[in-house]
Amino acid sequence: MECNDNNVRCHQCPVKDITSFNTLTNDQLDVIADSKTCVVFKKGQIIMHEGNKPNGVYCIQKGKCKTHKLGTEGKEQIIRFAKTGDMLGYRSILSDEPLSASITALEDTHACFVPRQELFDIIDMNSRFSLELMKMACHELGEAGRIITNLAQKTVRERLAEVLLILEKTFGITDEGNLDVSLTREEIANLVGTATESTIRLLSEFKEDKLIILKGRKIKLVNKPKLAKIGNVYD
Amino acid sequence: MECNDNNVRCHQCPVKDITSFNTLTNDQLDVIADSKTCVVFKKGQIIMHEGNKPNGVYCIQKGKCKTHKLGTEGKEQIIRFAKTGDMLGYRSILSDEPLSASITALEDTHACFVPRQELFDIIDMNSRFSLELMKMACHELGEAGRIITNLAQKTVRERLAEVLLILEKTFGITDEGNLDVSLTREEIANLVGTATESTIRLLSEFKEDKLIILKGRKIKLVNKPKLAKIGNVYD
DNA sequence: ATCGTTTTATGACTTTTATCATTAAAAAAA
DNA sequence: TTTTTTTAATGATAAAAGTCATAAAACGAT
Repeated sequence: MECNDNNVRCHQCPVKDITSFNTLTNDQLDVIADSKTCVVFKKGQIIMHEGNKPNGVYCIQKGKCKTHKLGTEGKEQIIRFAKTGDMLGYRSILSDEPLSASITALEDTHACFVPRQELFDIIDMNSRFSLELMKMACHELGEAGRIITNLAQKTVRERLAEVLLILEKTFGITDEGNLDVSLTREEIANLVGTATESTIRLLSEFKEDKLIILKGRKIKLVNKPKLAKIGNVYD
Repeated sequence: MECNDNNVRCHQCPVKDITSFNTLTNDQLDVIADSKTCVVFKKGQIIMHEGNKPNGVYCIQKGKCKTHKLGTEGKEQIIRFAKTGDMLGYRSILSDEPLSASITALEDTHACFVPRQELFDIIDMNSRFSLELMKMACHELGEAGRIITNLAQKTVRERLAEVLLILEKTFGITDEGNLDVSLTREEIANLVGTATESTIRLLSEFKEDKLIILKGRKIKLVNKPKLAKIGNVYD
């Protein structure tokens, strides 16, 4: 869905400074500003679809998304999250491969679409920008290695405890102290890599043990050191 | 261990064409050739150590390596493999983070060390090279997503079947038709993400079902369509 | 080739996790 | 708000996978 934020030029964009675009010259920013399209995705809307070839990337102005992949029997696996300042679809664009996963808005999300060509034009001109993109991809690659090791070696209980801490780290907390992201139990299960019922049971246990407070989808972490211990998280 | 292959200039290197270095000009190749050091790692030798900050990357001339990460209780998780033409340690160099995993030679491996600075110098000069690096990282990121989904959703049996097919795809087969890589059952288990005993049991089952032939560490896949079916591999 | 060490194989048993079924509660839509 | 739909909770049971123990085989160094 188009939106009328297009009059905001990129060099005025409050998000610019926390993205790779902060390495661009004014001229380069103008190239992006002239070619970008600002759009809004409603909560639940699919932004990019696994298997498709995107024509560019989205830069998130405000919002939260999940990147998820279909596994066997059509079950969804959540691979990672994206939030304000993150770039969507760059993996597919830069590797010249179809999208390896879909991206869905977890809440209403404002984003700027930057076409493929302009992105490559900047890469060609600005090695600092290229380096930032590499840094981003390589950082995520390291994260992926950690996730792989955890999935292979940790129990469901350990992984759930860790996921709760990661959610707080990624999205922060609301005024009331709850995780600032609303996920169903099924989504949490699809992130942890387990059955929904197992997630529900373990969350109830954590609640029983006074590690967390549950109010519907609102989750508050009240004993993070203990959660870290359960999840074997040392960092 | 140093070796005397240093007189081979990079532009004559037979491996060059299958690496990202194939985008370099002659001048740029000379920069690398002048700064590189050729080394040999013995089978079992650790090439890079998780947590360290490498001073450059290795380009594999000939050999096979595993990239592995320590999990909880000190158990090793094999994240990926590297072979002739692959670059080692680039993730850490490009993200400016410590090594997220160790790299160990699976057989005697010849490699050229390329210092960090020269690598960045080339990135600064040659956007095609930068793009190749991004492509490499982003491709691996897609692979990682697939691995994550498999670990989260497939059974050990499915994953083992898939791993056998991946090993053949990655390393090919010998004259006798065996997988051209020698791994212990424990290493296979550390790749699949399961206990060694489970791997041994399932391999015995696959052998019983005439899907594979086992002779010590030699493994021959004799019914790949069936293995693909068991592993839910469609590609 | 031989010896010592590591790896492989297999059985018995336990623990973890998934699945199925049902009810209660919470969200979303009318 | 009320209704409808979706999500969450929980018990019972089954299946998958891990652990421990022991014996046989393979591997590597001398």
